Amino acid sequence: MKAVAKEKYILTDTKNLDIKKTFECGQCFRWDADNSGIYTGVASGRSMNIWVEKSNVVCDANKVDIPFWKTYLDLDADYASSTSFIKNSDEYLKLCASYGNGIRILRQDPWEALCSFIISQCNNIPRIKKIVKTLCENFGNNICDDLYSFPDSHKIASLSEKDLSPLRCGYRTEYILDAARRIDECILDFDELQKLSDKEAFNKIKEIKGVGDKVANCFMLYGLHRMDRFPIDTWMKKALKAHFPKDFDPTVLGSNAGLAQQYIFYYARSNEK
DNA sequence: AGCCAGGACAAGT
DNA sequence: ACTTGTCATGGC
Repeated sequence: MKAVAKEKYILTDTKNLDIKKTFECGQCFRWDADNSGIYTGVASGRSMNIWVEKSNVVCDANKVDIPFWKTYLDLDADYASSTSFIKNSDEYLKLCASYGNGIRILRQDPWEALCSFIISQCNNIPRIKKIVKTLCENFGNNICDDLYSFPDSHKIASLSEKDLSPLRCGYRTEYILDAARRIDECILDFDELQKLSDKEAFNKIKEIKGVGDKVANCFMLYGLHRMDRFPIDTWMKKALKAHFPKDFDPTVLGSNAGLAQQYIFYYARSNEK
């Protein structure tokens, strides 16, 4: 049972926004729907319910937070032209892009994205969500009802492996702590990363213990909104092997690579079990 | 029950 | 430069 909105706001510029696909395509781990399709989520210490009503996307966020959520949902970006570019580049991509139309690459909090994708390695999505939820409930701040913020890096950096044992996230624990410590000690700084070239940023990020190519790319795409990144996981490997030439180079997709990757991942996971 | 999950890493070819 | 074993845990 969710506390339903006292006040609701109709979001504008949502022509290419499908909230179900956006929240369930695998890019984020903190949005859940109730049985009527109302999604509840938390980002950067704020929460809202969001749903579809008469072809409008409606939410009950605090009024002052509406600009934040519009940015979070990436509503200012032109997805029509990106999607059209992707569809025109390859037959299989056309299929994936049609299927995934409405997905937006969220502008997530960098630390949350980094930490979440460290947890994601060699793990399944239901368990990733469970671990992230436990992390927030144990170490985040209560926002309202049973909703908690994602604990900041300073908070995590103050903890020990033993403190994190309730997460049951195994060998990933020390990776989370190393990432938190690097942020907290300013060895790694998100603003500085954004000033670096792709290659420089990529290598800097991989200095974190337990962060390899895949997690680094996920963090760059979902946490830093570097839209040309193209993370390759087990699903992407299968899809690439089955539908692309061996020497396929995602850089031909330019700044559309990240979105294309998300379309492929979502299609493959939904249809190519 | 057993395989596998949005991997990383060291060690061995 | 590729292949393999190992890591911790639980979803299906």
